[in-house]
Amino acid sequence: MSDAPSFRNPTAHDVARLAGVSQSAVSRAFTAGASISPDKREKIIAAADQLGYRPNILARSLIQGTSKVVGVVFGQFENPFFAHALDRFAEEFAARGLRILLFTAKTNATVDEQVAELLSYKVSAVILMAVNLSSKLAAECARSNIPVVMFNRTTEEDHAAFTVTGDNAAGATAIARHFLATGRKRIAYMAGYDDSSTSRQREAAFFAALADSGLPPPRRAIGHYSRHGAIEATRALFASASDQPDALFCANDLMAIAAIETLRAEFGIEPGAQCAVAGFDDIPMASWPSFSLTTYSQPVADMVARAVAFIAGETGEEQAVVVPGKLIVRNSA
Amino acid sequence: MSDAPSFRNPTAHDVARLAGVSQSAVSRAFTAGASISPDKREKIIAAADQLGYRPNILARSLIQGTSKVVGVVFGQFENPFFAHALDRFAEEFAARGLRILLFTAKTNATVDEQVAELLSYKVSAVILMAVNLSSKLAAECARSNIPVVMFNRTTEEDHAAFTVTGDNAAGATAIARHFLATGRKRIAYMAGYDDSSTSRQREAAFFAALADSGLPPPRRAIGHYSRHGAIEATRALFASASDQPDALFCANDLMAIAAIETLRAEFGIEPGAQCAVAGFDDIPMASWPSFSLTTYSQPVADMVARAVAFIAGETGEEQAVVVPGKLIVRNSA
DNA sequence: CTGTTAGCGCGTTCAC
DNA sequence: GTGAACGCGCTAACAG
Repeated sequence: MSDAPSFRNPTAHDVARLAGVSQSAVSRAFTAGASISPDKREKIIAAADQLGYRPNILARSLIQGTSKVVGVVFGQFENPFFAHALDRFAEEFAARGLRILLFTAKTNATVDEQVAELLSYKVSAVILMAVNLSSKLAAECARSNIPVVMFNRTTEEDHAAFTVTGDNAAGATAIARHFLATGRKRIAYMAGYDDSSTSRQREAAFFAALADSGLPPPRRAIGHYSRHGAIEATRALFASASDQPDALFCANDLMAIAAIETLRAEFGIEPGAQCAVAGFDDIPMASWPSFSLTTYSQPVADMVARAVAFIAGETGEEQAVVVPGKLIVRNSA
Repeated sequence: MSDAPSFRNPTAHDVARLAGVSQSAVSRAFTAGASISPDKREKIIAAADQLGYRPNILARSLIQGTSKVVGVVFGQFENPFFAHALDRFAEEFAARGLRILLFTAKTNATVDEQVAELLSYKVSAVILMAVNLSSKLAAECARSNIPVVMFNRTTEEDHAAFTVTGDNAAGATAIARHFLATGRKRIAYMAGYDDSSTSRQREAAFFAALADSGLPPPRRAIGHYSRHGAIEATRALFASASDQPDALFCANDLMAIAAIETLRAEFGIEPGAQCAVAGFDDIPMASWPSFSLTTYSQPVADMVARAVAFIAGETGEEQAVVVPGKLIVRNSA
């Protein structure tokens, strides 16, 4: 395989020679809206087909200084919410002729490296899903005129990025009120990460709504937005048999579902009556009969559409879009 | 945003001027293993930092005729098996300095388009996850010396692609034997797609093993590898109250889990005793207490590692790798 | 509408 | 070890 006959792909020159035209004519034949006569175009296309020619997108991008590629940095593969969002992005982008260059980052530290490399690829935009970018790199992107979208995260710094999130405050408040309205007293909260704006915003609004009703601050554990972490957090919260919560709000559905299963399997608690469990996102799984999870929805399709609109420059001056969701009451709370 | 001051990114020339060296020296400073004196390299790096210079990967790839990018065409976002595999690919690639250009294809027809475009990007390999490629495009890839990997699919055509799959035949046979050993008589099969090699291979081995024991061919329905399709297929298979199956083998775990929930919610059947349900893949969800799904495992990490090894040229002449899994017996069967 | 010309930014000879 | 010169494949600006 190493010393194959070093096949050279046909270039526009080759096609031009075969079709008896100039190389730039070939270029025009492959450029939508270029001025070229139909018959000449046909002849060129025929010659190209014969040779198996395809324009080299790298060369094109080099000239134009930008590629039809969007860099996506992805954090959480475990959470179906983001898988779904990635799917939606792929579809929206495909419709606009954009491609996805995918990076994954397990830690925030690597995000900067990834984005730095994305700049080398002259991507036309960067999307950060569930990860944070340093302001230094945000500035670099701005300097190169590359729009940056933070998906499901916000940032304190102005103009560092366009952010699109669900309505964390409204959602957490709705969950709190629902708990209160159904007479819950010993309420607990399971956070994602402490450095996740999403988790912090949900927590702040949740705590505030409870405090408004004179309740003490909830018990609290950190589930790291993962199933494994959520199981451990549930164990910690319910360890004391004499003082178990009667309601649990988890910062996302993935953790809430893990909590439900742990309560059933390890504590003999059937979520709903004895202890209410609520999540956030309304991932498809939340509606599965095994979980029937009460949650606050984040409309993925809308959120993605807003992000794509921004990238496409179809948006005004707004920097932070909050897409409203709604409380979905099911059997778990 | 449209008429920003049209910022030009610094080039190697700019750095060279600032550092008082030639442009090729700059190139060498950024090329691992190039011969350049340490102090000169330092000076260049300093100048580059000051200017915020990063090599333009597009230009580099244009010269070298290949980019450190692997094209991935992705079919099924709904199935966590593939999400997990994509995650593993991302990690393995990152370790080798490879990037992922992601395409999605809902239909087989679009796969050809996607791959054709990947060729324009001069990708160094193509990975097809759960989709089929026409032999025409496979040939084009071969002509351009671009290795093609079909992940979890096989092809009849020789040398069209490197394929890596789980052990469909052994797995389906193991499930069949397990059903037989536990006294099941009225056995049903839920296929994925009829044009999926994976589904066909599992079906063939499953039917053969049952036939060996003198059982009639199972009842059969098509679940389209989706939750929705699996729910409908389950309804169809269990519609006649007088003749319900006592065992159901689904072509993947995602469908098996949907079947389990449908049996519980709509037919009052608790999988395990009255009716056995088995899947294929051993996705993480299969082990969740709500499902406790009996299944045959496909070791994602191994499969991905084999695929990556092939791309990296660390593999011999083999064209079709079958990675063995094992029967995982849980409560559902 | 068409061909000619001049680069895009960088890696890679090739002399020194 | 270093710089000059060339060219990767293509688009864009220009003249006809």
